[in-house]
Amino acid sequence: MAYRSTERTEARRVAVRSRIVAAALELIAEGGYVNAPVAAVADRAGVAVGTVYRHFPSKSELFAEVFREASQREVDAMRAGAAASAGDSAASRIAAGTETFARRALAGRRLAWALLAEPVDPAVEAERLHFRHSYRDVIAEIVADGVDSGELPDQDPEATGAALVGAIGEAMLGPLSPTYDGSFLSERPRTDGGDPEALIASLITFCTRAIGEEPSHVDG
Amino acid sequence: MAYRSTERTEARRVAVRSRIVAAALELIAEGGYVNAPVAAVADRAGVAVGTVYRHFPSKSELFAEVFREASQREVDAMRAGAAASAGDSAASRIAAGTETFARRALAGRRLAWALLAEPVDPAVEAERLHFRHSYRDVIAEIVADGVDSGELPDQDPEATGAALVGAIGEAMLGPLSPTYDGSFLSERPRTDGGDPEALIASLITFCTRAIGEEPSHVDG
DNA sequence: CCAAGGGGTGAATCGTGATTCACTTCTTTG
DNA sequence: CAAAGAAGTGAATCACGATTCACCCCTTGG
Repeated sequence: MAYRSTERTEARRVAVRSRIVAAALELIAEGGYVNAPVAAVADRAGVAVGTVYRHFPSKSELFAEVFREASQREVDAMRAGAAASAGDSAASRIAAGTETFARRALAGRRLAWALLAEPVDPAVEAERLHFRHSYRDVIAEIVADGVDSGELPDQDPEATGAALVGAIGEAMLGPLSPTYDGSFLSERPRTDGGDPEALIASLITFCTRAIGEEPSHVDG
Repeated sequence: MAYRSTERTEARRVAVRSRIVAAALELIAEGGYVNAPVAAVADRAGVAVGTVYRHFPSKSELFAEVFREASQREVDAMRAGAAASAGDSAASRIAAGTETFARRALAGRRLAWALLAEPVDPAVEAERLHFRHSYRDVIAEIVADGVDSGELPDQDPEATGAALVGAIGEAMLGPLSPTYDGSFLSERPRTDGGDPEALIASLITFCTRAIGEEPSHVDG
């Protein structure tokens, strides 16, 4: 024998791989899936197209991984947000999680939209579905606690969780959607929704009521 | 001059046009967007590919029209469902609309999924967004009534409407999604959700609570 | 230094459908 | 019937990206 991969080469390999993933994520965050053909990803990562294929069997696999990482980050953040209010009522934990989610989404709209709603190919869609379930579960767990402790009325926590995920996503869709009007993804300020604070407040009110708690503060 | 289009030819023209639209709708209802390349549509409609382009400037335009028609039908149905309980409380009107929507969706899953969530091209996505707004407005109107009459607590009807649209869509997504696992769109029975009646009941409970009304009956 | 294995490259190839268009067929009107 | 103006046809073309692969350049261990 004359060659065997060593620690150093392995490190380089890993580094290149993550450069590729990072490049893909950047491009998605900038302009969504359409903005990220393999050639562009390779370019951004500073490698040749072929190199991408040396690290990933297909574009789908690459993007599945990108989605997985990015979504996991969001789920973790939401869980952490909710956990920050650990001792509190289920309602405030849900509110905290929702708020975390919403703020992060608004801070990185393009990416949030890509993760939540942009049309993607089936393999990637599967990842998306998976993470929607994760969100649902984060919520369902809190709701289940609340029901057990008698704080919340009896209900199916999973159904409630799924519905809330949808509600939050849809409520954000307006503000998030890059004015999906068939034209390119423009950056122009939204004319609708308007105030993100009002939106978040409405959303929290909605979520609170939806789980069967009367919100303390009410928006108009 | 020697030729001018007459009533009869015009009628034929219209007939062909709607055959094409109908064919596209059928194909979508059977297997979604991917199942409907222009060639297949033409074939199903019994015309040549070129003919499709004589009636529509592009595939996008054709499918936008298809989506428009199909979605309008659904919105109308939902509105009608809600209107059936016209004199009743806002809560029961919302419940009626939700139930109508859900039952129709479950009856034509593929189509519902295509209309609600399947990845489509931008021009068609724009139509989808448009109709999501319509749904939202149907709900928002009822909520606004309820708020005005004092039946419902103060809230932003549009925000509530949007959130409910998302909630309903997401709750249905599991049952509707053709097991979007990267494989083809299989017909195999769903393993999750299970009982559609339970799902509908949960959904109605959720919607009722979300608008700030205590549901009369509760599911577990 | 050499041979053995990778890793990297990117132009060429492929696949998939949308779209075109030169030509044929049908209608209408003089 | 002839001319004029659609409407219909479908094979050929195009566009666009993903994917391949023959070839070059490192690194490793003897």
